[in-house]
Amino acid sequence: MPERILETADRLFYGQGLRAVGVDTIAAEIGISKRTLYNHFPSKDALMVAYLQRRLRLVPTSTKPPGRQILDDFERLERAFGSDGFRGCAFVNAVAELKDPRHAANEIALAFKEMRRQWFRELLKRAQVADPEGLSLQLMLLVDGAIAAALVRRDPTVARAAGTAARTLLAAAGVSFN
Amino acid sequence: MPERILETADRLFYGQGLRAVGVDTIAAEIGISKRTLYNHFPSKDALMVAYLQRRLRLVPTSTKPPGRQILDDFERLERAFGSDGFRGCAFVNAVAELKDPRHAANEIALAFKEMRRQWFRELLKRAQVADPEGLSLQLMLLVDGAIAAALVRRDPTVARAAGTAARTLLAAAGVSFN
DNA sequence: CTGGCACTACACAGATCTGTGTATTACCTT
DNA sequence: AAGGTAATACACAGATCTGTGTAGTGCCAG
Repeated sequence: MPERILETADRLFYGQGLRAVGVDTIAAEIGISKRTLYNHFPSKDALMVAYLQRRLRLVPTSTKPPGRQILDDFERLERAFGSDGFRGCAFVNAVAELKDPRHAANEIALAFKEMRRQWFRELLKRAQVADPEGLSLQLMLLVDGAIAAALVRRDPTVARAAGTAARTLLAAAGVSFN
Repeated sequence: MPERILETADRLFYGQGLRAVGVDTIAAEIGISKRTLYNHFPSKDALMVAYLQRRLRLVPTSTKPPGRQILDDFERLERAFGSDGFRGCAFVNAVAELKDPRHAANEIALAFKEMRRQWFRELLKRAQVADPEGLSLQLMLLVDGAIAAALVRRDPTVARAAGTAARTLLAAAGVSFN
């Protein structure tokens, strides 16, 4: 049952924003009483945190060469941008919406971005680039920039521009793609 | 008086989010009655739109060579990220917070991003790069990515990583920096 | 069959929010 | 001095929100 709550909370929170969705709405959407919802989560705030926490679990794995894996990742981005219901990065949106800089959402958002960056970094180390630290951050900027641009422009193809830029940066660092 | 309202609305809306700030709060902050505020703006929604509209007016001008101007721009970013009260991109945040995709905020956000991109594009044309269309978009991705990263990581120095990436992309396109 | 558990229905408190209505006061221009 | 403009104070309607309290219902294990 907590999972069903989280599924619905995810859809509504991500699709409409944290403050825009009330607990009544969530409970009604599932078809449970508000009391039941509060028996599983002590507060709306806790539900929001659990919603973000649930979005942490996912990092792709593959055996292709690093350069190829990274470019593939940008192609995955384009599909994500095109899927209906796309509304930008859930973590960035949450941080932007919650004014308190000490809110737990900040840690979770940071952890997510750090996870993704680490994935890049390991691949870059394997590709023996000179500065995996710096380059992994640069790739993250392209990813997050593409997400913001796709949200504002409502155009999934910005992912392609991000992929092209990534290719340039990787090539300049001596990475090959096959 | 409308300007004083907009100044305060800007500070509060940008600093805490659109939904997080009520018109009572804005009026109280200025020290005017809510009635006065509603005599200048017909609704909170109109005030939000005016707040975003007011943020449209600003594009830097300079006589330095294009490559240098662009790199300078990324240094300006770092200063902006470090200024207290930095809370990401007002336009992206607004789009993320307003679920309605037909809200006027979307057009304004798009116009802003398009303005900034055009500034890049003109500089790149002047630098005679092969694809100013594509490269200007790539630079925009770095800017927006840096904004998101600076917000989540609470670290202004990500602007430097963006600047480094921009330098690589520009160099690969044959742009010089002096 | 019975006890316990989870859920439901529903009302409610208390806060907050947008927007309006109204009567009054300060100020500036003529 | 008079009149109009704009601001004020303040109450209020009506909606929405989070969170709680309470009494009752269905179900499953022992």
